[in-house]
This record gives sequence, C-alpha cells and structure tokens, in this order.
Amino acid sequence: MPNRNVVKDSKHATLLEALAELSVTLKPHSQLPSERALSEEYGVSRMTLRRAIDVLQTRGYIYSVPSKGLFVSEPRMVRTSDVTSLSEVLRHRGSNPKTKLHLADRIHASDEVAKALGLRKGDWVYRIEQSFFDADVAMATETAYIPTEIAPGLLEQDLATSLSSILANHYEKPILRVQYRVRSVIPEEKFRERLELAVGAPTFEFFAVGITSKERSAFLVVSYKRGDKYDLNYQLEV
Amino acid sequence: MPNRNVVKDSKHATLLEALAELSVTLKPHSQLPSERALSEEYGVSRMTLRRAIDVLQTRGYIYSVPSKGLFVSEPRMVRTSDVTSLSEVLRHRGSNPKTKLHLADRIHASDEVAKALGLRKGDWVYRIEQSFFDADVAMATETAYIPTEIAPGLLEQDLATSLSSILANHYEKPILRVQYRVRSVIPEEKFRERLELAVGAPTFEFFAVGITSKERSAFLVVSYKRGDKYDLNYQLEV
DNA sequence: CCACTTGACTGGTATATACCGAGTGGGCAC
DNA sequence: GTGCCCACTCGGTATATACCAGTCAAGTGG
Repeated sequence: MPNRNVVKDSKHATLLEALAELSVTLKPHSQLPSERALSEEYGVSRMTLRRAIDVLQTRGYIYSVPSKGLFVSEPRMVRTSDVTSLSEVLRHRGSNPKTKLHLADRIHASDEVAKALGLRKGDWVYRIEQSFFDADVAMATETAYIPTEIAPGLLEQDLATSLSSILANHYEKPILRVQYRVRSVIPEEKFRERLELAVGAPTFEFFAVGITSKERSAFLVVSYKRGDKYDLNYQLEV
Repeated sequence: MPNRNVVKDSKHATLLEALAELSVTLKPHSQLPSERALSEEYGVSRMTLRRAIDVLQTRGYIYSVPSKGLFVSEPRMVRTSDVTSLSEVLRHRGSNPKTKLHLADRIHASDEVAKALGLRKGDWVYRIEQSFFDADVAMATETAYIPTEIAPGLLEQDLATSLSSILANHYEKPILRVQYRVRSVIPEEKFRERLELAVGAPTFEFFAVGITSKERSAFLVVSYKRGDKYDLNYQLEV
C-alpha cells in the first residue's frame, strides 16, 4: 500500500493506489483480472492502466507472465522502494508501529546539506530527527532537512504525518519525485545506538532528495535502516 | 553506456542504447534535443521515444524539467542499476578494467540456489566465481549459478563476455528482466579478502535473478560490491 | 524604455487503435 | 477416445493524436 499521501492527481497515480490496494488483498500468486478488463473497470485506456502496472511491477508488487496474465508477488519484508520520508512506518504492515521524535529545530545548513538542497552554506533549514519502530524494534532512524524558506512554521505542524503530505497540503509544494542515493555503511555511533545495533553492524544509508514541480529541492532526508531488516528490491527491464 | 549486450530487439530497447550513448558523450547538465525532435530523428513515435527516456531517467542518466527540456545528469561513480552480471566491468568508464576468474565448475544446487532458480535441491548447476578490478582496485566479486540444463557446455564459452549475451547468443535464452534483492552486509571472509577490504567493512550484497521470456530463471548471481565504491541511485516517481 | 500580451515551444498525460506471438480450451475429424 | 487445429485471450509493442500547463522570447502598446 504505497503512497498513502497522494501528491499528483494524474489518473495513473490514482490507479497505482487502487491497484496496490487490490493486490495486497489477494493471495500471492493469485491472478489479477486482465489488463483489458482492469482498464474497463477503472474507466481508463489500457495504455494508462499499463503505466500503473509497470510501476507496480518494478516495485515488486505484481509480476506478469506474457500470454497468461498478471499475478500478485510473494510478499516481502519491506519494499524499500516505497520509502519516501517521515512516518514511513505507516506503510509497514507490521504490528505496533511507533515513532520517536528526537529533535526538531532550526540550524544553519552544512556544506553537504546546502549542496543537496541547492542552498548556500549557512542558510536556515529545519532539522527533524526521528526513529521508527515496528513491534518495538527500531527499524530506521532519519534526519530530515527542509529549507525554512520553503516551509515557514513547519515545526508547528504535526510531524507524525508524512513530510510529503505536509508540503503538499500546507505549503502547496507537492513532491513530484524523489531522487535516492543508497550506500552500505557502518553508521556513526549516534545512529547505531538508536537502532539498537551491535558495533560494526551494517546499515543502508539513504540520501533522499524530494523535488517539487518547480524542480526545487524541498527536502533532504538522510536515513539509516538496519541491514538485517531491510531488503531493497527492484527489477530491471533489459 | 548500459547494456552493451542487447537482448531484446524492441525499438525502445534499441533507442535506449542509442540515447545512453548520446548522453554520455555530452557534458553534464547540457540539454538534449526535445522529445519531438528525437522521435523524428530516430524515426519512432514520441510515445516510444518516451519509454526509452523514462528508463534512462530512472537509471539516472538524464533528468527532465517540465516545460524546459531533457538534460544530462551529473556523472556518478557507478550506476549500480546497470549491473546485470559477469563482466560488468566493461561498463565502467574507469581505467584499466580487469577480470579475475576464481573458479568455474559444476556443482549440486544448494537449497538457496535451487529455490532462487526454481530447481530441486541437488540439481546440477554451473558455478562461476569472478572478481572485477578497476585501475587495479577490486571493485566487486561475484558468484554466478546457471542450471546446466539451460546452458550445456557453458564453461567452454568465453566467460569474459557477459552472461546475458552468452545466454542470448549461444543458447537462445534471452534475458528479459532481472530481479534484484540488495542487502547491506558484512561479507564472509572469502569475499572480504577478494575485495581487499578491512575486517568489518560493509558491502552491498546483490542477489540478481535473470528471467527469460518463458518466465524461467536462467541465472542467479550473488555479488558483493564495496560499500565505499558503489552508490546505488534511483528515482521514484510519486 | 518598460510592461504586457502572444505564441511557439517544452515535457506530461491520456486515449483509441492496431498488430504480434504465445498460451489455452473447445470442438471437430479421424 | 485421441489428437489436432482453430479461435480467443493474454501481455507486449508501437503509432497517431490530442490537450494541458509551464517557459520564454519576440513583438507590441503605452
């Protein structure tokens, strides 16, 4: 169930939600209606339907067998490709999801942050540090940076909701796409402790930059996810 | 310059090559011709052209700015999303790429390998272990498993070329897509040594399963890539 | 000379249509 | 009854067409 926070109102984005919802209600390897049937059911052309199907395929929710049909994929632990930022935990199917807010303040952008956000060093940015738990196990910890100029008063918002939806609903800065860089690293001490990891345990380090319709960088989220809890799945067409 | 080993002969796959080639010859942030111009130049419809563009965007080669145009992305170290298997080093732009063949033999499939390839435990599979060097630095090491039934006599082929192209050209088993699982792990000793890494250094562990047109799993490649050398980049449309 | 409108672009989205090759099941011939 | 073949369906590919919203520069009116 990806993207609870819809940002674009295009038909295929809406479809994406509906189809994702549909696919998680079905048993793995069960067959979906045919493309032609689905396109009729949802009142869109088959091409539009296929755009949504393509995304679901690359995200690993469904798979297709030519000449046979569409099928629901085997469920996986966490589909990292869904992750946008803040309250990603809402998307977990696991039990007892929790969030812990470590801090929320306003700081001067470091070199690295400024570069990622297209700012000058020293410009004001909000900083929000959170951790995410699933069944009382720390799953991820992240630091979000948002230019104050883009979202004045951000810290007064409900930070438990998704950053994307706050930006879309309160600041009219919908996020059109997110650019990721992923590394395999040993986290620094602060993050290691938050994740309750042993010394030397590997994690995924995510740099996620959210980009608005005006091609501006609206947030940078640096997150660490436990290497033993997360799989990153994707598919490459040749 | 992805996919030197073309496997599908669809127009948008051909386009993909041509456009990738084009984009690497241009300077970062320089503008490409418009979609309409490109589609005319290559003699395809704009929709077909866009399919190729979409792939290049998600692979991070180019980016688009609505109402303005298409632009070449900033070069990155290695675009992991290109990686298929065997001789990936050919795709590096770096200097002095080398390959070292550790072993090539035939073994009984373990539980894990059998499951990934859709075989029964104990079925014969070829195993090929290789490492890849760039400027004499070990970049990645990988183990490929291929059912003997699919590619009899595989070990007599030139293993320095890509596995995908061998399967396509000598066995008529073109790979249509590759399914990946990526983890952040500390590698076992054998692989750590091959990568010339310090004890406890993190790596990416890739499980890549190549799938043929008949929806059969044709290979499993388990590879370890140095966490300090590889970035994984991707983009998520919302 | 500046401000404003206009129009020719851009990429993004959506539709209708057509054909291909591969799987599948029903019905017919033997 | 068995086996073959044909018709139908499936996803995959490709095309032509249309409209939208945003950019940007050239031209125009004050």
